[in-house]
Amino acid sequence: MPGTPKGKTTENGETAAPRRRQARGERRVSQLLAAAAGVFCRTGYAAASTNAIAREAGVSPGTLYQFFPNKEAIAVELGGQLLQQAHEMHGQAFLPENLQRPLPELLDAVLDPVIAFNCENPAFWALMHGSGIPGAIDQEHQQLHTNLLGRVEGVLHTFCPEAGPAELTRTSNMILGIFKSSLDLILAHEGAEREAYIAELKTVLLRYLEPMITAPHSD
Amino acid sequence: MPGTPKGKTTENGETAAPRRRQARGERRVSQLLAAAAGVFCRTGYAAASTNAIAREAGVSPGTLYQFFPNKEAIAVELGGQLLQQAHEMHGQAFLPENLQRPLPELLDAVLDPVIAFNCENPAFWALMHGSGIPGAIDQEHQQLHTNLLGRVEGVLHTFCPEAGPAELTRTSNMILGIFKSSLDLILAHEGAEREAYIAELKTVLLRYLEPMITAPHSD
Amino acid sequence: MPGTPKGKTTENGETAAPRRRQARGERRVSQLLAAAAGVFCRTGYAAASTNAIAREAGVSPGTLYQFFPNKEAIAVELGGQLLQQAHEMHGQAFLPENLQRPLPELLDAVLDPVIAFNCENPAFWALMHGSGIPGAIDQEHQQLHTNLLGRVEGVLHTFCPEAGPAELTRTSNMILGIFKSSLDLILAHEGAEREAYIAELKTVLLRYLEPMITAPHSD
Amino acid sequence: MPGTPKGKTTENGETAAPRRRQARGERRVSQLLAAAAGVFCRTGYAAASTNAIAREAGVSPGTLYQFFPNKEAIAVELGGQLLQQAHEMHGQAFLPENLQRPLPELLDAVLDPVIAFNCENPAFWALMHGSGIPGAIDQEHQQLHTNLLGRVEGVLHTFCPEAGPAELTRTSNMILGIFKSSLDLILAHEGAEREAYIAELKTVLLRYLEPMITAPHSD
DNA sequence: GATGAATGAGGATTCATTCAT
DNA sequence: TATGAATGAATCCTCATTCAT
Repeated sequence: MPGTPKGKTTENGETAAPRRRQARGERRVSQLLAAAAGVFCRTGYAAASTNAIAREAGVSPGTLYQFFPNKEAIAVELGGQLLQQAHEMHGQAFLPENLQRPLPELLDAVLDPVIAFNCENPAFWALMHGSGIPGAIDQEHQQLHTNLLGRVEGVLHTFCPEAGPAELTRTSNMILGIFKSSLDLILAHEGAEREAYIAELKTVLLRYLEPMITAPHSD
Repeated sequence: MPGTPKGKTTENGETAAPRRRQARGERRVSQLLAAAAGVFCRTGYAAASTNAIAREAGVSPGTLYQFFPNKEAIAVELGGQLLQQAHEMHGQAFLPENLQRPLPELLDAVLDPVIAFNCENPAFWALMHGSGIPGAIDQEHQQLHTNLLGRVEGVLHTFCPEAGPAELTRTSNMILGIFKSSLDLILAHEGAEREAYIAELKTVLLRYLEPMITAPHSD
Repeated sequence: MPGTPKGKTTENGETAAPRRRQARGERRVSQLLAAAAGVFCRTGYAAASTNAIAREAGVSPGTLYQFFPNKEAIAVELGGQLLQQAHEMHGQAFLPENLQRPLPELLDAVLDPVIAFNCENPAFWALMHGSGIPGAIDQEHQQLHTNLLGRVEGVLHTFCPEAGPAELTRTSNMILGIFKSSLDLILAHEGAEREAYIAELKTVLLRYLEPMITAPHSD
Repeated sequence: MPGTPKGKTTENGETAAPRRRQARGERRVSQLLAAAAGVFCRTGYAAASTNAIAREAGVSPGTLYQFFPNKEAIAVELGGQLLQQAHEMHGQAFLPENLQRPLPELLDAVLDPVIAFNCENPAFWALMHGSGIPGAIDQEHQQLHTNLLGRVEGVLHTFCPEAGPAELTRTSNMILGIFKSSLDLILAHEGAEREAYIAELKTVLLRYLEPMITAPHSD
C-alpha cells in the first residue's frame, strides 16, 4: 500500500490528532506525486532524481523516503493513481449507450474525454510511454494497454460481429497505435491547431473503420 | 570522423601489417557499434553504460575509448551511420517514378523498403525514438523527421495541389505518426502477423488519403 | 559562496536543531579544508585525489561533494580563505606608519607577520606555489602576486622616488623572489635555526636595498 | 642502465649491424628524451602522459617502453643526463683559478655558465623543481642540491675561513635560494630585461656576501 | 514526522603499461 | 624492432538510499 507512512497500520478508531496527522500525510503524498509528475514530464523517469522530486515538492529527501520506499514506488503509485482515474474515465467513455450510436458520434463520445484527460494529465502519457522504465511501471503500462485493447475489441466486435479474434486484436492495436501517435501530435500543439489534430484523428479512424462495419447499429 | 582510432596519421602507402591493423580497428568499431545497438535497444541510451557496451563487445572499457571519445559519440556515430543508410533508402523509396503511380502502388513502393530497413535495423528506431537523449542525437532525430516530413509533404502536394501548407504539414504529421506507431506493431510481430500489420498500415493510409486526392496521377 | 551545503535555503529564523546542523556543516567544511590542506601539502594539487581528501577527513566521497562541487572548488575555497587572511595580514604589515620607519625596522614590521602567517599555514604556500594547477587557483596566485608586487613597489617608491617604473618592478620582483626562496628555507627549519634563517633573509634584503635608498625617511 | 634496450647486454665485440642498431637505439633514446624534456617543460612531470611523450617523439607508446621501463625512468634518465652536463659545467664554473679572484669576478665566472646552461636546458629546471615528483627524481634533485651546496660552502669557506659550518651551510642555502628564485625571473624574461635580472642577481649576492668576506683573496 | 548530512556503489573517463602482429 | 590496439586500475563525480538529530 504505497503512499501510507511506514510503520503505522492504524485500523483502530482514530481520534482527532492521528487523523490530522494522516491528513497531513496524504497531503504530503499528493505534494510528492505532483512534484514527481512534473519532474517525470520534464526529464523522463530515468533522469528524474529523487532529490529533484523532493526539492520540487519542497521537502527533504528523507521525507520523501518516509512515504515511498524507493524511486520506482513513486512512479508506480503515480502511474497507478492516474491509471485509476483513467479507468474511471474509460468507464464513462465506453458507456453502453455510447456504443449504440453511429460511428462518428461514438468516436466523439469515446475520444473526447480520453483526449481531455491526457491533456490535463501529461504525466500519465509520459509514464505510460518512456523507455528505460523498470518492471513494475511497465506492468502497469501493459495492464492499461491490455485493458484498453479489450475495451476496443469489445466495441469493435459489436460493429463487426463476424470478424475473427485475431483480426479484432489487430485492428484494435492499430486503432490504439493511431490514437497514441495522434495524441503526441495533439499534446504538441495548442488551440486551434490542437483541435485540427483532434479532428484529423477522428477522420483517420472513421475512414479506417467505416468500411469494416458490417452490423447496422441504429435501428 | 568518429570511429577512427585517435592519433592515427597514416597518409603513407600502407603495407600489409598496418592495413591488417586498420582492418582490425574497423572490425572493433563495428563490434562496438553492434554492441551499442544491442544495449541501446535493450535499455535505452541513458541507461546504457559504456562498460556494458564494452562488455557486450567483449573488450575492456579502455578499448572503447580508443575509438570513441565518449558515450554520446557512440550513439551519434551509430545514429549517423543508420541515418546515412536510411537517407539512401529513402532516396530510392521516394523515386520520382514511384510518385507518378496510383496511391496503392505508391504506398507499396515507399513503405516496403522503409519497413524492411527498420526491421533489419531495430536500433535505428530505438535511437530515433527515446527520450533523455543528448543534443547531438536529438538533432539527428529532428533532422530525420524534418527530412521525412518534407518528402511526405512533397508527395502529398502532387496529390492534393490545392491543399494549403498548414494542412499539408498536418496531414504529413498524421501519416508519419501512423507510420511510426504501426512500425512499433510491425516490429513487435513476426512472420504472417507482421505481414498482416504491414497490410493494415497500408489500408489505414489508403483510406485516410484516398478521399483527399484531387489530382489524377495516371494519365 | 563555496563551502555552503548545496540547495540550502534557510532564510527563516532557525531554531536550535537547524543551527546545530548548520554548525555541523561548517565543521565538515573545515574538516574537509583541513584535510585538503594536508593532502595538498603532501602531494600537491594534481596528485591529490578527492577520495584521499575525503578519507583524510574521515568522510565518504559523497560527503565531500555535498559541500564542494568538484576538486578545483576545494582548492579555490582553501586558497581563497587563506588569501583572505593573507590580505588582512598584509594590510597590517604594510601599515603607513610602518613605512615611515628606517629600513631595518620596516623589514621587521613587514616580514615578521608575513613569515608567521606562512609558518602557521603551510598549505597557503603549497597552493600558491605548485604547477599543474587549474585556472581558478592560478588566478588567485597571480592576484596575490600582483597585489604583493604592487605593495612592494609602493614602499620602494617612497624610498627611491627617482627610480623608474621598470626598475621598481624589477627590484620588487627580486625582493619577492628572495622572500619566497627564503621562506622555503624558513619553513624547512625549526627553532633557533628557523630564526637564524629569518635573520639571514633580513640581512640579505637590508644589504640589497640600503644602497638604493635615496630618500631619507626619518626627518 | 636506462636508455639501453632491454634484454641485451652486449659486452661482446659487435659487428656493423648491431652497432647500427645500437646507434639507432641511441637516436631513439635521444628523441624520446628530447620529447620528454619538451612535454615536462610544458605540463610538468605529473601531467605529462607517456603517450604524449611518445607522440611528441613521433613514435608509438610501445616503442617508448622498449627503451624505458616506465614513466619515472624517463624523467630519471633525463634528469641524470642533464645532471651530468650540469656537473661538468659546474666543474668548470668552480675552477680553482676562479676562486682566487675577487668576488665580483668570481660571481661572473660562476654564475654566467650556470645561467647559460639553465637557459639552454629549461627542462633541467622544470625537473629539479616541481612537486608531485616521485622518489627517484627527487633523489637526484637532492643530490644536485647537496652537491651544489657543498661546492658553494667550499668557496665560501675560502672567503670566510673563520665562519662555523652551520653558518656556512646557512649562507650557502641562502645563496642557492636567491639563485633559484632569480633564475625563475631570468628564465621568465628575455633580451635586455633578462640581462638586467642577471645583473640584479649579481648585485644581490655581492651586497650580501661582501660584508662577510674576511680573507683577502687577491694577493 | 521532518531534516539534510552521510553513505557508498556505480558510471564515465584516463593513462601507464602490455602484447599480438 | 616498431606498432598501436588492448588492458584495467584509478580518478572524478552522481545519486538512490539511510540515519542521527
